[in-house]
Amino acid sequence: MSTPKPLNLPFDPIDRAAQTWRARFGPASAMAAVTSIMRAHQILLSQLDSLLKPYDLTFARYEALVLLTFSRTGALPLSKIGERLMVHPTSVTNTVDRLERSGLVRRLPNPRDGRGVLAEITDAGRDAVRQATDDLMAADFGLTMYDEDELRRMFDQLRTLRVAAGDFTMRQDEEHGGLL
Amino acid sequence: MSTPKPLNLPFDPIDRAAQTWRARFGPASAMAAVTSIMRAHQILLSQLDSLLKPYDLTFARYEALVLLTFSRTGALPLSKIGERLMVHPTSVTNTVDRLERSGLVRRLPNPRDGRGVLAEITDAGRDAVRQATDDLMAADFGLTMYDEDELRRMFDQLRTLRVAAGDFTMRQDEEHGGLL
DNA sequence: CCCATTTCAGCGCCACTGATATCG
DNA sequence: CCGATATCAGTGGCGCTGAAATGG
Repeated sequence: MSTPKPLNLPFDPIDRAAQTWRARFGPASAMAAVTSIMRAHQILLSQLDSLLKPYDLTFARYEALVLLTFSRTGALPLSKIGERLMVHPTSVTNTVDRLERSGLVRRLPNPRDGRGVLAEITDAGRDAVRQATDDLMAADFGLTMYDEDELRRMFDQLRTLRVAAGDFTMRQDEEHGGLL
Repeated sequence: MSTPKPLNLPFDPIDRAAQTWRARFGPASAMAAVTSIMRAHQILLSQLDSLLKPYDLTFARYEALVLLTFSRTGALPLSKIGERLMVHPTSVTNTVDRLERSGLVRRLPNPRDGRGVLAEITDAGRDAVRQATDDLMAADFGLTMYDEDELRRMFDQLRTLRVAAGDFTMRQDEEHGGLL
């Protein structure tokens, strides 16, 4: 199953709501856009999670594992993981708990900070990432219906939102897609 | 607080991940787009929920209430609510439970189907929708950084995904934004 | 009899709050 | 002593599954 349910309505429920909204409250484009993002999120998460289920991974856990493979030593402080993945400290603890239970990660004391803990990816973890990544790329992360240009535009467009939300401050050389 | 936390990183974490990804696995645009949608969802949901909190509403509950105000009689079968909002039957029950506890909705037996239940919006519910809608529109649903054209493009772009996921089948007159 | 509608119990996931132990 | 790191307990939201009651 790729999506939760192919509802197959004879009309677009968001478009219909937007039309009523417009007649009732006025401009509906923001409401339609927000609702679309919500639905897109749900569709994609559902597809990705079902692709990842065989590896006992969720998308959040997969992201954490990938981040670890990207580090030189295969280990990172939990605080760093939280910063990069933009998730709450308690959520990091929970994610690492789950990965550790699955044997994909192990906890180590941080040699450079007695308070800290490192999450280190295991061999099993590297295998899981490799296979899961193959599957995800084969499915184009659920975005097969878009070409490169459209994906880039989507990224650029949403970056405006992320900047406005204060996620980060734009540097000069990132202003038009960076290396993307 | 409009967003969970203004992290204010000196770099774009998604763009950075995409660069590493590209060097390691190849094309990263799908991964970057998916991650951006995930983050956009999180940002928007957080903003909307904090706008709605004063009314004891979440975005999901707000959507259900709005749907009821859009119906002629202010009442709809739970099954219809689930269909329009694209949510699971048990989630509808839960949403209506919560709205009923807050006095914004009441349950009625469906006169035209002994199995069915109607959710009917109360006067308090109509007040809550009115005020919450004012607040949401004043905040442009968290999308103040986009103009009308950009919002429309976003909607159109994401509709491609929703169609591909089988949410609905496109009609001729909806192919270029309908009444949006 | 099968099917639709709704509810309930239960589970997993995620976000968050508040409190705590530990260490810099 | 203050602040950072991580954990733990607990809450709420949401999305499901499986089972059941009721009625078309």
